[in-house]
This record gives sequence, C-alpha cells and structure tokens, in this order.
Amino acid sequence: MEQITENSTKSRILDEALVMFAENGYKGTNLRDLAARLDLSKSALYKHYASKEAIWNALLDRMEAYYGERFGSAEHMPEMPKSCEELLGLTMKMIRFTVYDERIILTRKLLLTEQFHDARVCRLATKHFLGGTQRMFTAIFKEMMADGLLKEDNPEMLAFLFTAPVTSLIQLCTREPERQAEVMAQIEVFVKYFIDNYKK
Amino acid sequence: MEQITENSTKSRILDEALVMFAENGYKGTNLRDLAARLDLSKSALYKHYASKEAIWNALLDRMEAYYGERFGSAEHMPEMPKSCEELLGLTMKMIRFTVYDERIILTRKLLLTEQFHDARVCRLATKHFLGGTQRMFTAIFKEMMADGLLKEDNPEMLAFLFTAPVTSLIQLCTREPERQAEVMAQIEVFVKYFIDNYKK
DNA sequence: CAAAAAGGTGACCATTTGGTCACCTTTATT
DNA sequence: AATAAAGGTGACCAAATGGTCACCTTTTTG
Repeated sequence: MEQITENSTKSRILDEALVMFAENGYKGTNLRDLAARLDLSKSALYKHYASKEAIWNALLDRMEAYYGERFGSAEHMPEMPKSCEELLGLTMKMIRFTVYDERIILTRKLLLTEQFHDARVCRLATKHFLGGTQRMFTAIFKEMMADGLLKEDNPEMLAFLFTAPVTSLIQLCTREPERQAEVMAQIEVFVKYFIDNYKK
Repeated sequence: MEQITENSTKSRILDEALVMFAENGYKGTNLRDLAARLDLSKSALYKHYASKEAIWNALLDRMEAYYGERFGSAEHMPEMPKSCEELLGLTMKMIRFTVYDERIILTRKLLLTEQFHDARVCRLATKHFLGGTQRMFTAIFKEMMADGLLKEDNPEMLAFLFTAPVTSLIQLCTREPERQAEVMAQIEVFVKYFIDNYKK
C-alpha cells in the first residue's frame, strides 16, 4: 500500500507546500510555482495529489499527526525538572527550539494566516498557541508543587500565566524575525521573573 | 480638496473592503464581489481608487490614523482608576468593547492574516497585540503603585504579565467566536486573579 | 446656462490559475 | 520478454480576476 516515506516525491511536495502556504497563504500559492520549485511539471503534481485542496489536506493531516504524537499522548512528556534551575533550563531549551526551528516557524505562520479560513487550522491553532503547551506545563507545575519546589497555587492558572506571555513573544519573534535576539532576551527575563516569583 | 467624509462612497468602499480583506485575505478578495456588495459596478470602484492595492493602502492609512489617535497620544488615556475595584471594572469594560465591536474584530482578523505579507500590517499588529495596550497599562499601574493601590513592582513587567494573557484569550475569542461566552468568563477569572494577586 | 468635473456602466482585454489529456519513459510485476 | 503500473511532460482549456475604455448621467461651478 501507498506509504508516504521521507524524501518521497509525495512528501517533498508537502515540504515545499508548507513553505509556500506559510509564506503566501492558501490562495496566494499557485501550483505552477510549487511544481517549479520541485523541478517538476505542474501536471506531475497531479500524479500524486488530485488537486490543490488535496495537497492542503494532506499537509494538515501531517501536521495533525505531528501534534498528536507530540502533545496528545502522555508519553511525550519531557522529564520532570527536579529544581527551579532545571525548570529554567528545560523551558528555555524548548522555547529556543520552537523559535529557531524552520519547520515550526512555517507551521506557526500557516496557522496564523489561515486560522479563519479552515476549520482544522482553527482547531490546530488553538492547540498550538494555547492548549498544548498549557496542558504540558500544568502537569509540570502540579508535580513541582507536590515536590515542594513551587508555591502552592492553581497549577492550571499558573501554566496559563506562564504560557500565554511566552506565546505572545514567540509570535512577535515570528512576525519580526529581525528582532529575534532582543525578544529572546525578553523571554528569558520573563521566564526568570516568573520562576523567581513562584519558587518556594 | 478631497475629504473622506463618513458615508461617502470612498469610505463605504473602505468599510466593505475591511470586511472582505479580513474575511478572505488580500489575495482572496476580488473587486467584482466588493463592487457587487456596494451595489456598484466594478469600474465605478476605479473612479475612487486607482487599483486594488490603492484600496488596501487607503484602508491601512485609516487604520493607522485610528491607532494614532487612540494609542499614540497621551490625551486618549482612560481616567485613572482610584481603586482595584475600579481597575477591574475599567479593564473588563475595555476588553468587552474590544471583543464585541465588529469593526475591531475585523481589524484583528486582518492583522493576523496579513501580518506576514505587508510591512505596515506587521507594524500595526505588534502595536495592536503588544505595544499599545502594554504602554497604557504601564502608565496605569505606575500611577496606582504611586498611589499605594498596588504592590511595588516593575510596572512595565506587570503590564506585560497582564496584557499578554488577555491578548491570547481575545485572539481565542476571535478565532472561535462560538466559545465567546466561555472565554470571556475565563478572562474575568484571570483579571480578578491578577488584580487580587497584586493589590496591596 | 454652458462647461467641466465627478460618478457610474457594460463591454472588453490580458494574465493568472486550477485542472485535464494524450503521450512518453522508467520501473516493477508475472 | 511482455505487460502494466507509476512517474513525468507540454499543450491546452475554462474560469476568475485586475484593469481599461468609450460612453452616459448627475452635480458643481464660473
């Protein structure tokens, strides 16, 4: 049966489609350019996907699967930090990854620009910008409170208080990448301030 | 000289353009539909604006002017709250306005969907989602600290801690309007929690 | 009032764009 | 080796779209 292996034409199409959809939006992307970038003729695309929409849907399928395995299951939790210093390190590492990884940057752009035009993107956007990370940090904070590392408080609220500002600044980074360094510094200041404020 | 008065055709075009650009993006908006919605022929549009881009730019001009008079000058500051209860009331009133006003909803959508395609939108987005409100609340918090209503702290950091989560939830409201009621409740919980935490 | 400016219309044009088709080449499959 | 399936190509099509033009009507203005 058909399998979308790494580096198959099918997946190369999705890779490039992600770039173009993220940069120019769904309507702003045309199949001629997409084909050209892959050194293919336009009609060759149709041997792999039935339509532009089919490419779009396949791309969302892949993104959804990625989020499923990353945020959906309990297995994919990071190791629990054993101190506030470790929490700081872990957090900054995750943020750096999210901010610098080209694929995730493109995903974020796509989610932002198409969130009002597609119901699945809408759902994914909420997961990406709010639900996913918040759930993760709720678990972390809950355990750290139980271990006496953080002050007792509502872990869910705390996770939101922590997650939302970081998300805002990451979005700023995505919007104005030339300010990346400056904003990353801001993020670190915030994270330190936050942990300092809630550590026992 | 030409003046864009309220309800002139020129401004009606911009009104409808805002709706369509916000809903379908720049590329997703076509002049035939725009004209039809205004009960005009397409060629009539060209008597008022030289091109699609000219309409777009005029719309951004108007948005920019709006932000200029609303967040740019010191005059447009709300009256300073004289108690934490007043702060709560004032804040919730502002948030409700922002969340429910159709024009602002459309503006927010436009900023989100076009932030990566246009430098001016990029600038405006940062002002809207971060800079503008943060500056305002920095001023408010600073004064309230001086008046002994809030704990001493870095007012700018506090404004950010306050502003960013609210902005996140407002974006959620914009993305999933069917959850508006639920999210507004969340916002109120957050605002109360925040004020409670920092009041003296 | 006459002239001109402003506002409006429908027909038309060129370009872009998603999609199809007949045909070719390479790679399995029996 | 014969056949079929998969992958690829260029020419072509129809629809959509930004923009132009000649022409008409209403409103301003000297």
